[in-house]
Amino acid sequence: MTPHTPRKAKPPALQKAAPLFAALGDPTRLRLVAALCAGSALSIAELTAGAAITRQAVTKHLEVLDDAGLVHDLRRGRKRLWQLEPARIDEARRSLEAISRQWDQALQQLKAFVEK
Amino acid sequence: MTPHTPRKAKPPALQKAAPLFAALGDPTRLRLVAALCAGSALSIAELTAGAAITRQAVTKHLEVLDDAGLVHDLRRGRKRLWQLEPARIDEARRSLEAISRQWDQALQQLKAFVEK
DNA sequence: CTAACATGCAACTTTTCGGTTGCATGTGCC
DNA sequence: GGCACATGCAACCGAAAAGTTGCATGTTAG
Repeated sequence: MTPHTPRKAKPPALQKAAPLFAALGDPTRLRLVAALCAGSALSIAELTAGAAITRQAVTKHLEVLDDAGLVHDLRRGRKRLWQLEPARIDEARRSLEAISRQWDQALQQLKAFVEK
Repeated sequence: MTPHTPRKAKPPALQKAAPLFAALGDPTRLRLVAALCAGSALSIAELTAGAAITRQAVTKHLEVLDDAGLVHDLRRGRKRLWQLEPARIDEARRSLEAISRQWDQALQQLKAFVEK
């Protein structure tokens, strides 16, 4: 048995972060994010330039990022411009911070127990 | 070597973070990480308890996390115990911080330009 | 010794993913 | 109008991921 299982509320907000991390977990998409975090909104063609893949592939990646809420698009004439949604990046970062905090806290308690 | 890369340098360490995010980008694996960040090392059987998937599936996920450097195992008798590698979590978090910083900086510059 | 437990190993199935090709559509400009 | 540009849409493909089943192996406790 688990004699002292603190069956507290697990942070279920973490689960919500999975799609976020999944969206960031691809080198191409990470490159796109990096390009967009320079500030200016970029067209699909611009984002494709220099990449080793097709424009359509880039479009798909952008839509994945969009579904994760990490970017959003705005139509402008015949162009479709994309830009970052930095709040979402922060959200992912905070999830990792939560994990770190919980870990540190667990260590502290363990240490306190040992020293007793 | 990197002889004082002046400009044009892509965000260097960012690409390295992709496998990290990919490993975190799965609800099952995120659940495992959450369970492990409570501090104590857990066996495969313990980590499987309550999950809707097989022990073998859990093993595979743990190995994915291991490959990403997020966890490590230690054999102890007939058990194989897993625990978190918090430094790696921090690494991912710092990557997101770098993005945020770069974005904020871009905004600052844009603002300065407008106000000129 | 042996039975129960914890895990390893391998083959196999089913989706999902990353990417492509080919063609259609909308827009800007001369 | 007409052409070049920017993108959309859809079918298709191969590889990898996620998960399963079945069985073998090492370990611990009676």
